[in-house]
Amino acid sequence: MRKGEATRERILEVAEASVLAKGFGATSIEEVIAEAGITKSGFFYHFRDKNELAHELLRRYIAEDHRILDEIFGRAAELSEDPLQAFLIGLKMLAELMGDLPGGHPGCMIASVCYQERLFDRRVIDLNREAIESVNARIREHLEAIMAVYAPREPLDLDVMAEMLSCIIDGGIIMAKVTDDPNRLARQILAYRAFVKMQFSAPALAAAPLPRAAAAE
Amino acid sequence: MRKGEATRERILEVAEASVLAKGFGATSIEEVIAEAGITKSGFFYHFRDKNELAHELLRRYIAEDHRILDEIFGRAAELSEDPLQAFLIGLKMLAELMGDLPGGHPGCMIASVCYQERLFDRRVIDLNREAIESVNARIREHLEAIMAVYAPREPLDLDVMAEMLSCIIDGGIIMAKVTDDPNRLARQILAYRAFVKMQFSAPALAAAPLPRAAAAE
DNA sequence: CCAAAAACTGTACTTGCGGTATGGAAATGC
DNA sequence: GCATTTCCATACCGCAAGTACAGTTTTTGG
Repeated sequence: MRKGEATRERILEVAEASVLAKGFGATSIEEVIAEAGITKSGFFYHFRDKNELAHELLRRYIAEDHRILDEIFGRAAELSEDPLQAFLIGLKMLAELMGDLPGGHPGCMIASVCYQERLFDRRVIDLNREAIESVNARIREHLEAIMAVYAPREPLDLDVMAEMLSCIIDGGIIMAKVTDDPNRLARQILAYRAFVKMQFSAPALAAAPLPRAAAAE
Repeated sequence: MRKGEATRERILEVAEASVLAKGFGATSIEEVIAEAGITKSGFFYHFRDKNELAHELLRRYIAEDHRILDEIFGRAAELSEDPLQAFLIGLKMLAELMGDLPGGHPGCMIASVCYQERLFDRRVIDLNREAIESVNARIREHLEAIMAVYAPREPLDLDVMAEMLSCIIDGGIIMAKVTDDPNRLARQILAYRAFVKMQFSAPALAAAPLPRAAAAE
């Protein structure tokens, strides 16, 4: 029960690296078990088939993703009570985290699944959609909090602005991987940060920050 | 010579669809030839091995990509002599094009290759890097032309800003595919457009457009 | 301490893929 | 019209992936 959990985790770790580097279809069980130090039957004890491996791989990745976002924006919220400042601080920490990953970001499992959708059953692709929507919703909450305090320079669709961060991250990961330059991901996140900052920096014509939140304090 | 070119094209078309839907590793030659209506020897006449197929697939995709960019921004340049307006027009046309694709964008081959890099030889991954850099360079040229006329609201790294479009497109494709909503890609491009527009719209404090280009006319 | 369940291993089998060898038909140049 | 190039068919091989199943060791609750 205890040891089983450990080997299961090892399998998932090895499989994740392989999937992100070669794709799910080209990830052979043979290779995974060799690297994990077990036999083929050991693998099939933990996972009914390859599809279940995919599902668990994705579940695991999403959970870790949410954990990281929680931690970063949680800490950012501690550092500033202003929602805009907190969000900007969070983005900066996120950029640093992504840029400092040894060897660069290994890849986004959501993107990997997306580019091999025909390999998976509906459960997996549904999970993938839910995952990306929940991340978007989470970012949207931050933007809503900002909007409650700051007026945007231009009319702003919060959904689009929230999705944009996901797009920047997924696109930035690709950019960083292809050019073998982890810093490109980090600076793309900072570019998004600059966009947010510019949107909510008080314009000369309609300078009106802190309408109700400041009034409440 | 004539017919060979046609079947070769058919093979590439079928293979491209399969690669973008299932990944390269899971794309079997057997399946490709079945759908293309030829036999295995027919395939191996046109391509030495699977790796050569990958290379041609990527080459083809990149060429088409550049053709589309040329056409769009070429037409945009005809519609306005102002580099900023032309770029904004081009982005709008690009967004429309992407949103109107029947069934949505099938996927970016560059991203697909990126997420299966260990499957390909150096020629393919080098080609991939060159492709993304050349697109970035092309966008950068537009931004440089804009910078020759307009002053940015905030200090601006042209490389980052150029890369951002690539990231938005690749990320937007993923977003659109996962959520099965082609419009999301289009509106992300429009969001990037809004960012560019905001960056170069004359701020109240330092309103100084058209330094030399306007003076020349 | 000891049953029982959990956590594996060994082996054998089926299937299908990537790739090859060889031969033949069809188009093309001259 | 004929040789040459282009193009594709049949048949086959080696190999590994995925699966099934029976057996064995390890862990653990009571």
